[in-house]
Amino acid sequence: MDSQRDATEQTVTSLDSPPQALPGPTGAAGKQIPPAAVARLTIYLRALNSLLAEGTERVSSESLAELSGVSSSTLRKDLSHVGSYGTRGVGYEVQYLSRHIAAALGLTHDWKVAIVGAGNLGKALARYGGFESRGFDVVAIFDADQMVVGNEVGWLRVSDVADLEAVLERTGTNMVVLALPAAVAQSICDRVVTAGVRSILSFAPVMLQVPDGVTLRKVDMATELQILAYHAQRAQTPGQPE
Amino acid sequence: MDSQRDATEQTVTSLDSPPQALPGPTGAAGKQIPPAAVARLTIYLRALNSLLAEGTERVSSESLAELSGVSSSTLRKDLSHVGSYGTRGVGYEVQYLSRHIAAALGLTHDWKVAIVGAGNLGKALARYGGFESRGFDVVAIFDADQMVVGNEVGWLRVSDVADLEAVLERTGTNMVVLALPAAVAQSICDRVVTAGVRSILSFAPVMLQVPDGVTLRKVDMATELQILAYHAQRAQTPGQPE
DNA sequence: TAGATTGTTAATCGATTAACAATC
DNA sequence: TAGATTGTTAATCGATTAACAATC
Repeated sequence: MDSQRDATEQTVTSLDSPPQALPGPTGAAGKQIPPAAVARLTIYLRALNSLLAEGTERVSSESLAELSGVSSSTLRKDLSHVGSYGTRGVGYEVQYLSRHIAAALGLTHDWKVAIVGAGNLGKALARYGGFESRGFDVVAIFDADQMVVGNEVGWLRVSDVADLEAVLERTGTNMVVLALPAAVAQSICDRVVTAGVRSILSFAPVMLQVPDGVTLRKVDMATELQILAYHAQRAQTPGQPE
Repeated sequence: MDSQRDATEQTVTSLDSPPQALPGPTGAAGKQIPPAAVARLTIYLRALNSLLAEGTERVSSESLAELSGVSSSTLRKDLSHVGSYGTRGVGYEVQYLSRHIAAALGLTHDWKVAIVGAGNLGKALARYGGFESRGFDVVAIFDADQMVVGNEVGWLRVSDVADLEAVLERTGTNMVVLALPAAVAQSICDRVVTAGVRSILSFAPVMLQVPDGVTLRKVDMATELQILAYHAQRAQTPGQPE
């Protein structure tokens, strides 16, 4: 139907690279899922959950693919990495498939998320409803500004970033979202890593360095707009002569 | 050094798909740049700009690659899509290269951005400093809530989304950022497209449909966290038996 | 000339698509 | 049995990497 592309995010992770040995003993269980497929599985999961919400019990690869904006070929291939949970000639049971995808993605236990930076973006993220409903608990929010420390944000009070390590420890945080200026991002990132957090999502517009074993993802608004600009410009100038 | 991956964002664009004819007459000018390369070019551009800020005049592919977190091979290959702006045996002149990348990305003229949704996220985006400095002017922000319409956000006043078409027209908006709930995203998106905007960045957690010729990019916080969860879980369970 | 570094080619690797045999 | 749809295989396509000839 229309071309669907993955692009954009940088993930620095040493977890993909070494196949980690272990010659996958049973079925699709211990297997590596290709990064592109992981990203799409989250989309299928969302589509399945809205089907579930409206009471749909079964779905074919064809319709789930359409809801997700991919080809049915891609969808079936992606699902094959998770396992074999459909019925030929029939389709997939929505709830059953949803559960297995969630399990494959590691969404069965709850994740505790701390946000560093209580500026506009940090506050927006802390209050964002989409997290709790998907098994992500925001358990802390930090800022360096003493005028902001102690303020209420959603259900939380802003902690002093000076107490970062202690609060991460006490709350059992296992994921951190960095919503802070480029200038301080690397040093805070280092402290977060040293404190034992191995999953970091950064909104800071800089390349951060993390050691092996730490997964870092990056979201950058300016980058997104620049990519849009490239496409818009191409559309306007279909082929300018030098 | 470490594995660098592109993943994550969905771009629905029909602009990639048809090579658009025009057998590229001169050099690399009218050529298609592969999506993965476009995303990285924005990173190089940022690195070049910080080099420029600290007064560095020349840089080799090796060091620029390191700053950007890619291999020098990838970097040179990416630059080759833009043109040939280095000197063998010497390297690249920072300012010169920066300008050419900016031109290739279509960042030479200013883009006018409107934000739809003046909730936490919309406000955070409107006040985000990274835009102006990169040639993106935020010219309008909208909301449907009459309690919010007329409020001040940064330099702007919140417009009524009822006046969407008129304001987009008057401000000359050519990019829209959707920062609104899933439920209303598609209908607002349709209005934006009908108003003639062809570049849309959506933060709404739904698959949006856009016609051919419109470029849509999507950023999704919950998806990002789910991808982190997948990696974290893998790290914990190096190969669980069934 | 000797050393350095680009731009490009060819080889590898991974992701997408099409097609179809298996099977409900 | 006939129709439908999965799961998988093989073919295509695109992206990354390594290597090196061109050249400053």
